[in-house]
Amino acid sequence: MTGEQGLRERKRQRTHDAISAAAISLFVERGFDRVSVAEVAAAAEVSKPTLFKYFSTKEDLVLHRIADHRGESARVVRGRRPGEAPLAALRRHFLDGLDRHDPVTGLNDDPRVLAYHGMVFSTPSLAARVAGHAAAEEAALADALDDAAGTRRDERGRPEPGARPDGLTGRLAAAQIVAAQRVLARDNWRRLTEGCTAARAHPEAVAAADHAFTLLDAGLAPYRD
Amino acid sequence: MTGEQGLRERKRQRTHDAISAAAISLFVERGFDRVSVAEVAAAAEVSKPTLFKYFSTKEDLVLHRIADHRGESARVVRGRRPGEAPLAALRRHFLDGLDRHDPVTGLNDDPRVLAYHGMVFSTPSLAARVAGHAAAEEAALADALDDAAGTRRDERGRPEPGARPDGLTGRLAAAQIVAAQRVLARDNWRRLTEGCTAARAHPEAVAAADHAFTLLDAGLAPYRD
DNA sequence: GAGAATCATTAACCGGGTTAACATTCTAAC
DNA sequence: GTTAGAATGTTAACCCGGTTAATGATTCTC
Repeated sequence: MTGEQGLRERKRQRTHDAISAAAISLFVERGFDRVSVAEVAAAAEVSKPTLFKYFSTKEDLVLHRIADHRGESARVVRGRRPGEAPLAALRRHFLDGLDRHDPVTGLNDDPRVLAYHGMVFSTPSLAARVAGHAAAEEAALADALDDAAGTRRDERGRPEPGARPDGLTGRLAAAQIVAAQRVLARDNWRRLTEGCTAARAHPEAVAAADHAFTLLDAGLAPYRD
Repeated sequence: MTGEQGLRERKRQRTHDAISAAAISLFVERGFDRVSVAEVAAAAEVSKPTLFKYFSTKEDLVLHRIADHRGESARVVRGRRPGEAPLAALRRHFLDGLDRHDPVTGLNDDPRVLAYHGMVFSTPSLAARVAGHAAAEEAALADALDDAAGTRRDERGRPEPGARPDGLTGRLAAAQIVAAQRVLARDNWRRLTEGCTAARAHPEAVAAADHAFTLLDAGLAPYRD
C-alpha cells in the first residue's frame, strides 16, 4: 500500500492537522476576526511563514474542509446510475446526505459542527469565500450537465433534438441547483440553531428537500429523462 | 430644489468622484491587485485616511456603482403593476434593461463598461464581493416575494390556501431568480467580449432571457398568479 | 469676525501575507 | 556509515490594506 509515504509525509500531515485544529479551536472560541494568524501559528508551534505554506490564506484555515467537497455535484451527475436523470441523482444524493446527517446538508447537530457553521456564516470574509466556492461548484456542475445533455443521443450517435448543449441552459440549471442546495442547507442549520435536534428536524428537512427538488424539476424540463 | 446643499456638500461630492475616477482608471489600466490604495490616494490628491472615509474598503472603490442597485429586484416586485405576478414584473424589468442596454444586464458594449466588468470578474476579491451583494439581493427579494404571497388574499383578507409564506419557498424562488439574472448577465457580457456589438447581441439576449424566465416560471408555480 | 464643527493631514500602528538568508532534518547514493 | 542535497523550518524584515491619534486647516453659524 502507498499509505506510508515516508516519515516526511507523515510529519507534514501531522503539522497540517495541528495547525488546522489549533486554528478552528481558537476561531470558534474567540471569533475569526479576533484571532491573528500569528496566534494560530504560536498555538500550533510553527512560524507564520510555515503556516502560510500549509494554508495559503487565513480563510483556508477554516474552509479547507468545505473545499474538500469541490466538484461533488458534478461527480454525482457524472457517476449517476444508467438511465437516471441528473436531477434525480442529485436529489437522491442530497436525501442520502440528510440520512447520514452529512454536515453539507446542514442537518448535523454536533455542537462542534454548529459552532463551526455559526462562525462561518457570521464572518463576512468567510461567507464570501463560501459563496466563491459555490460559484466554482456551479461551473463544474454546468459542464457535467451539458455533458449529460450532449451524451443523451439517439441510436446514430447524434444528439437528440431536445438536447441542446448551448451552455446557457446548463449554466442556468447548475445555478439553480446549487442555489437550492444552499438554501436547503441553511434552512436546516437555522432549525438546528433554534434548538431542534437533527433527528426531530429530519422529516421536515426531507419534505423541504422534496419540495425544492420538485420545484427544480418542474423548471428543468430539458434535463428530465 | 434641495440640490445645493452648501459648498461643503459639493466639495465632498467632487472629492468622492475624483477618488472613484482615479481608482477605476488606475485599476482598469494596471489591474486591481497591482495598484495600492496609497497610489490611488496620491492620484486623487488626498491622504490614505481620507480615502477610507469616503470608501470603507479598497473593493468599494470599484463596487460602489453596483452597490447603488441594492434591493432593485425587491423594489420591482413591491412596485409591480396591480394583478401582475412578481416573476412577470421581474421579467419585464430585465427585458427593459436589455432594451436600455443597462450595464446590470451585461448588454452594454461601451469599452469602459466592458473593461470594468472584465476587471471585476478577473479579480477574485471583487468577484467574491459581488457574490456577497447577490446574497443580500436574494434576501431582500425573498422578503418581497413572501410579502407578495402573503398579500395575495381572498375577499375576506385571509391568505389563499396556495399561498404559504413559510419563508422557504420564497428563499428558494429568490435564489433561483437572482441566479438566473446573474447567469444571463454574464452570458451577455461574454458575447460582447467576443466582439459582438450590443445591438447585434440584443435578439439573442432577449431570447435567452425569455428562455430563462420561462424555465423559472415553470418551476415557480406557487408564485404564478 | 470668533467659535464650533467638520474635514484633512501626518505619522504611527496592527494584522494578513511574502520574501530572503540561514539552519535543520529526512532521504538517497556511495 | 557518511555525506551531498533536496525539503522544510526558522527568523527578521518588508509590503499593503485599514485604523487611530494628534494636529492643523475650512466652512458654517452667530
